[in-house]
Amino acid sequence: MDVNLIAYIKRYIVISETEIDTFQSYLKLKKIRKKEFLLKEGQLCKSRYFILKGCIRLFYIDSKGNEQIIHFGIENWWITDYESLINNIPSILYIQAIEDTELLELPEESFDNLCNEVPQTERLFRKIMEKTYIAIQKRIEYIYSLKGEEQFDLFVSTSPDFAQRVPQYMIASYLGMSPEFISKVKAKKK
Amino acid sequence: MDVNLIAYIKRYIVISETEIDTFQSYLKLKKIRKKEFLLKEGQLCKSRYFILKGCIRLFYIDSKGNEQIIHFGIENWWITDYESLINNIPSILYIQAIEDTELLELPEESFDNLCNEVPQTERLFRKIMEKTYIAIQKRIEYIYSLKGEEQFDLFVSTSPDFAQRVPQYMIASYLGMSPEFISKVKAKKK
DNA sequence: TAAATTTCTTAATCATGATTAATTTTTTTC
DNA sequence: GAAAAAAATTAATCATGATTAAGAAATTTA
Repeated sequence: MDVNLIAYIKRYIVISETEIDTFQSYLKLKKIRKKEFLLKEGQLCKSRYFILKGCIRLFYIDSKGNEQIIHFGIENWWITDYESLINNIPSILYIQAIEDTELLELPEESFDNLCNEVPQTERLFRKIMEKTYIAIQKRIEYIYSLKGEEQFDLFVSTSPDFAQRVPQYMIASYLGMSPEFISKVKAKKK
Repeated sequence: MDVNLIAYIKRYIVISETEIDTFQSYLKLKKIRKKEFLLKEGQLCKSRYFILKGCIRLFYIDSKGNEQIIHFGIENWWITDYESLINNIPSILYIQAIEDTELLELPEESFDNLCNEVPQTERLFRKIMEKTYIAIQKRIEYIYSLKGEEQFDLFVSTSPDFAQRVPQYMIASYLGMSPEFISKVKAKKK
């Protein structure tokens, strides 16, 4: 298994070498090229994905036909559509590679087996979810407390490397702003 | 243990009567009156709470001194400040009763013991978190896709009973709007 | 039930940031 | 390296909803 994922797992739970092997046995390496999709609207999402390398966006098409980005995924993030995965309903989301991307795919059936064979898996994903929840709640705080310009500044100062990697219009979409507004904000700084 | 909680748990996991007793042994009934606090800014959050009866709000004070409501909690919801609880840092949040409220308190130390004694607890909370995550992600979708009036209409039509129970200015705060705007929207409907 | 407090409403003004449309710059593809 | 496509910029206009301020209504408390 990838060293990234092993290190990642060990930050959350205690796990033996044998159990790591079991974990590994359920993972499938998957490579997708820039602009390819992991999931499209209407499909059933059946896996969780761990990003080894690359960059992903998760978005939906809003009522005006615009792509609205919900969040990005980069190295060492799990990504999936929980609504489709958990409730077994067709997805309303698209999951697409922004760069050529390498992932480890954990199909939900495998996940269930893994949880039975390596029970700490439950704890691992419980803790990951808690951490993810903290992040998304913080995001809601920022949406309501900061004005557009401040949100953009925060994003750039928190993830300067990432702001470089992703087209500006996608950052605009993620932050719920128009690309024109981002341009205006940047122009003001000069 | 309260029948509400037993029914709730059984929706997520398989659990024996003995295990339910163990679960129960870690819970403390707690009653707080309207306007009392479960948590204040600066304190360490050390428990998870299951709401048996009543209504709770979780909010922070923003840079302008306004109370910004992050979310509400009602019957059959778990409520806590994950950031403080998980990272062991002082909270920036307030958790306050909107009505006289009955809760079951699960201190984090008890939670850890419970997870070891009844391992399905991990699964229970993993699943609760996944469900909660789906809800909060949907909320972000609505924030970005719907204009103020539509968000308010959706809130009222999705939880009409709840909209009755909570003062309008709190709903405004939760939706990130001014109370005056809610008044305007309501006036328009007549 | 009267007084006090809290909540809600109305209306005028103002700020933020969307929209539209045209142009420029950058990146990709052949 | 030229053509095509994608991304970013600029500026004018417009809409949404905040802010301010005052007053009315409802609820709570004494």
